[in-house]
This record gives sequence, C-alpha cells and structure tokens, in this order.
Amino acid sequence: MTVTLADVAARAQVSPATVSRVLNGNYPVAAATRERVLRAVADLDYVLNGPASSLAAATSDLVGILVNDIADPFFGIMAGAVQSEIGGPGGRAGGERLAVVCNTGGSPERELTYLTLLQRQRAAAVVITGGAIEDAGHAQALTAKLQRLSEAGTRVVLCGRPPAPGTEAIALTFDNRGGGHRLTGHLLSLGHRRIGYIAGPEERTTTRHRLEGHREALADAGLPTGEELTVHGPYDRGSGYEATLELLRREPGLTAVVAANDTVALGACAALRESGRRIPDDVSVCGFDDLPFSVDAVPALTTVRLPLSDAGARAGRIAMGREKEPPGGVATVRGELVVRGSTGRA
Amino acid sequence: MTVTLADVAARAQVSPATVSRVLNGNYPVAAATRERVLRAVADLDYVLNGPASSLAAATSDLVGILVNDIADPFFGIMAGAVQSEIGGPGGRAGGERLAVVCNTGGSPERELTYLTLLQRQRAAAVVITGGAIEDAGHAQALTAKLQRLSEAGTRVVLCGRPPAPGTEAIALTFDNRGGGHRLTGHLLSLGHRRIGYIAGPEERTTTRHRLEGHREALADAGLPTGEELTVHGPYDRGSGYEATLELLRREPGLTAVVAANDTVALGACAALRESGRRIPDDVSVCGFDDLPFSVDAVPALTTVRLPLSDAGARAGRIAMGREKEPPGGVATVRGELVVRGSTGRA
DNA sequence: CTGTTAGCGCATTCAG
DNA sequence: CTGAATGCGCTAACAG
Repeated sequence: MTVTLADVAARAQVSPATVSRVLNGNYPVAAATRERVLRAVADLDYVLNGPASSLAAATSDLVGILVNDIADPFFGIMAGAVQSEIGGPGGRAGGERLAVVCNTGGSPERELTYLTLLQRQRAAAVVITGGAIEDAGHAQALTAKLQRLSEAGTRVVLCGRPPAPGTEAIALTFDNRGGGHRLTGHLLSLGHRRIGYIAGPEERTTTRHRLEGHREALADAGLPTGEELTVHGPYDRGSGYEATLELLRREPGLTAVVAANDTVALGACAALRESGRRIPDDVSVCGFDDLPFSVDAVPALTTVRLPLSDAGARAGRIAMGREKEPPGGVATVRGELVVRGSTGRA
Repeated sequence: MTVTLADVAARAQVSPATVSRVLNGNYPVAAATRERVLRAVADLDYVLNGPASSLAAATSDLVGILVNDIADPFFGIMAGAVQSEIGGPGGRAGGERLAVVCNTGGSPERELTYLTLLQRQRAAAVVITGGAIEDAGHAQALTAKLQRLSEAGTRVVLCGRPPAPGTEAIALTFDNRGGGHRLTGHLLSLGHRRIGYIAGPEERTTTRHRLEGHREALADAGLPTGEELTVHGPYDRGSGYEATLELLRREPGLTAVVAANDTVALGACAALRESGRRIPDDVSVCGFDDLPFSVDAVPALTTVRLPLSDAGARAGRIAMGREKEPPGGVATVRGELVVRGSTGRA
C-alpha cells in the first residue's frame, strides 16, 4: 500500500541500504547509483517514514521551541529567528529539520508536558524562550527534565531566561535588571519622582528582574522603592489599562508610569488618555522590549530594545552546534535604552 | 541505558504487552495490575519512545500547524487557538498530543517542505492557516501533497484560506472580499472619493480578495476602480509606510487610505503624520483583522474584525474530529466592520 | 562503493 | 484479563 524503502530499492535495483545512504547523504554513493535511486524515489513518490527512521537511528530531526505565548510577537520574533537557523540543510534525513514551536501558555505543567513529548520524540534539540516560573517545585522538576533530555543527547538552549543550575543547558540571558535600571534612571534624570510601576505576573524571572532594576535605580537615587506604586498583572494590554487606573487611584499626582513591557505600556497609554492626561506632558510612559509596533505608538514609546531576533538566531545556531557555546555556558544579552516621545520632563 | 517498555514490564512483573495496554488505555486491564505498572513507570522514570510507538501503530500524535509568519499576531492568535483545542487528553499515548507550529515565512517551498516533514512523521492532522500563494505550479504541487496526506490518514484543515479543490481538506474561509467591500463602502458613505489602497503581496489569495472587495465597492458606486492608487507590498509596517509616501506622491489630494491589514495601517498612519496630515481630519485610514493593538492606535483604527481565535479553535476541533465538518467541507467566516476614530468625513 | 544481517522499541494479533 | 510471538520501516555495523 504505502511505498517503502524496499520498494524504492527494488525499482532502482539496489539494496535498501544503498537507498538509505543516498537519502541521508552521509555516506559515499556512486553518482550513477544515486541518480537511479533518486529517480525511483521521484517515480514512486516515496516519503521516508520518520518514526522508523528515528527509531533505527535513535535520534530525530525534530527541534522543539517552547514559547510562553505564541500570540505575543515577543515570542514570535524569537521563535522565527531560532527556526530560521534550524531549517535548511544539515538535518539527517533529506537534509531538513522540523522546527516546531510549542505554546506553553505560561503554564508550568504544559512546559513540562511539552518537554516530555519532545523527549518522547527524541528531539535533536530544544530551545526554551522567555522567562521562567519561580516555583521551587517546578524548578526542581524542570531541572530534572532538562538533565534527562541532555543525557538522552538532546541539546538544550535557554533564550531569554536565566541559567538553570544543575543542568547542561546553555543560557542566553537578557539583562532585564540592567534594562529596568536604565529605564528608571532615565525617568529620574528627567525629574520624575512619583513613578508608578506595572509589573508582569509574579513568580516570573522576567518580572522580578525588571522590577528589581527599577527599584535599584530608585534606591541609587536615595528614593523610597515605592512598593505601594507597584501593581502586578499579566503581560497584556488589558493589564496595563487596569493597572494604570489603579495607580491613578492610589496616586493621582503620578508623573510617570513604567510598564512591564510594550504591550502593557500601550494599555497604560490608553488609560491615561481616557483620564484626560497628556503623554508625556502630564505623565511619561515607558515600555520594554521595543516590539515593532512601539515606534508607531503616539507618542512613540521610550523603551528598552532587546535584540530578540539576534538572540533567537544565536540560540538556534548553538542548538545546532554551529556556534561555539559561550564560556561557562552562559551569555548575557544587554538591552539598549531607546528614548522616544513618550517620556519628557516631569 | 535508556529504560524501555521491557524494563517497566520486568519491574512490574507483567508482560510488555500489558504495559503497552495500560499506557495506551485502550484496552481493559485489571486495576491492581494497572497500579503496579504505573508505579513501575514512575519509579523508573520511563518515557515512551515516540518513534517506536508511531512506527508500530502506524500513526503519531503530532499535529502540525502551518503559519506564514510566526512573528505576526494574526497567525499567533490562530495558532494558539488551534493548539488549545488539540492539547489535552485524546491523544494515543499518554493522552497528550504534540501540537507543533511550523513557520513557512510565506514561502511556497517551505510550505511544501513542512508538509513533507509532517507527512514523514505520519502526523495525525495538519492545520494550514492564512492565505495561499496563487501560483499554478505551486497550487498543483500543494493539491497533490494534501491529497497524499489525506490518503495517509492525516486530517487536513485550512483556516483562513480558500478551499483546495481536488482535495479532501476542510476549509474555514475568511470572507475577505466581503470585508473589503464593507470597509470601502464605509469610506464612500463618508464622502471619500480619492482612496488609496495598500495591498498585500501579489499572488496571495488574501491580498486579491480584499482588493477585489474594495474595487467592487468602488464599482458599485459607479466610481473608477482606481488601479493607479493601488500599491502592493508585504504585510508589514514598513510596507505601509513606504506605500503611503508613494500614494501621496501620486495623489497629494488623497482623503483616505485602505491598508491590507492593521499592521500595514500603522505604517500608513506614521507616514501620514510625518507628512503633516491629521487622521482622520485630513486623511482617513483603515486596516483589516482588528489585531489587539488596533484599538490602542491613536486614533483607534477602523477595521474589519476577523474572529481569529474562534476560527482557529474550530479548525482545531475539526482536525481532532471533535466537531462536525461544515456541509460541503467549506464554511465561510465573516468579518465585522468596526468603525473607530481613524475614519471620518471626507 | 555496495549488499547482508540484525535489531531499534513498541503495538498487535492470537492464544490462553 | 494477560502473555508470547510477530513485524512496523529503517539504519548501522559488518563483510565483501
């Protein structure tokens, strides 16, 4: 029924082994023979059986990319970059790898489930993007799982996440703390003193580091860290909107709002505008990430640009073993302060 | 080295067959035996070998989701919705399916490559999102490939793409033509007559249908279809920006701009603003899709809302065989005109 | 350079 | 309800 390697071999009048060799291209085969085999493949419209191939070879061409939220360009940009380095020649069979992105939705269970599924498929590599959940139980389970993956020969790379001690995972970490520090430093230099902070979800490394940077900047300036002006929420537009209304309630004299990321900042801008405040004349706003739409906001967002695409591409190359791992298995990726129209003097 | 089914069987003192049966849960096993097996699985930290399992069963738990641009929320939202319906119980082994999204980057070759890869993996289903490339050669190759997939037992669902005649693929098509028609109708009713159109890439069904709707509306009103005021470009911000400058050059008296989608519209707004024009006082702008950021644009974008999330979820359910297929295998999903601040009287 | 020989790990018959 | 036997389709030694 379904055509197999043996069928191709019969038609090309060679042994199955030879067909396998031309298909995988990792072994010398006479040009004429190769020709004949390829024609037979085309004639029969043969497609390699992936599971059988992976079973026999004890490895697959699957590369998993885990993202917290596939609808968020922050992850989409990284995932696309990872994938662009993974596709193309280099795979085992047919020279193509299957880069697959898995959407965890930010759920620790789903993260683990996907890793198990990838482990089950004997994935060649796994790239995990974005911040981690800070829960002791989950961290332990994750560490164990990553270790298991490494032992099974799956290369693990973290992109935009702190290192995972106790594992062999390579980490490209974003300097969220430093970025947050510079952002707030910028506001302070403009004379702002009553600064609201809209943080991401609690128990997320990204959230915590950005917030710590903010508070360090405040502390450096000898100011109170203003816990009462911090509101947590998800990394979405609605959160920025709601949180801003809440901040305004707590401190009507607010002169600046720092948002967990650009998307949240957009919601903050909407809320401020609806409350009759002008940006940046009455209140300054900043975001984080510098997503593509940020430059088109009105006024354009002051933010911290993270080289998402570069980082993703690098993670992809490391996952493929095409780039040297950073010393110690950890590299820090800095964000650059981008000052635009949404911030001004207090 | 790596623990196998046999190891689990030995530890649980049952036969491999029994272990397989409890793992797949599709066969009666005594509760006590099941207990023992599950404990052994936990003790040994056993993970099923996916390739071996798929090989023996001649099917896998992989479900592929093809997207044109993973960094674009338009696709991210659909992909996330598809995936939310695919995950969870229902899979063969362990009750979990691996929903994987593949980024074609809009390239026909990559689309085919990914489909082959998925075919190779004996994917349970494939959901293809977004418009198709209108190239006779590619269409033929794609039809053949989809047919091959169907024959191999892979369910194929198109989401946001016209039906593929000659295949068994189910299609949830967006009414891009109708949406485009209503959008332009709205502008005409506001008195606009000199309307620029920024179309997406040529040879894309989405592009063509939206544009046709636009021209039909013009024709219905007895106006020329204004081919000289149509500019093509990719579905991104930069395209909107450049195209708008070009349109302004061709017709400085433009009173409205219709963009291929919201992202393009954002770029158009930026260009208009930089040219000193106010929106909507001098020039009205509309987008398409109603992505999350569109409501936060200033002024908020008039657009056509596509139920991306609903459509994706439905596609996912159909792919899983959990929802009845639409009659004739085709369903049309309408877009709703959403009038906001970016459009006003001419 | 090419053919032969063995499994890879699991799901299924088929018996019991 | 459970065990034994068979083969899924392919790759990887090993010979030639």
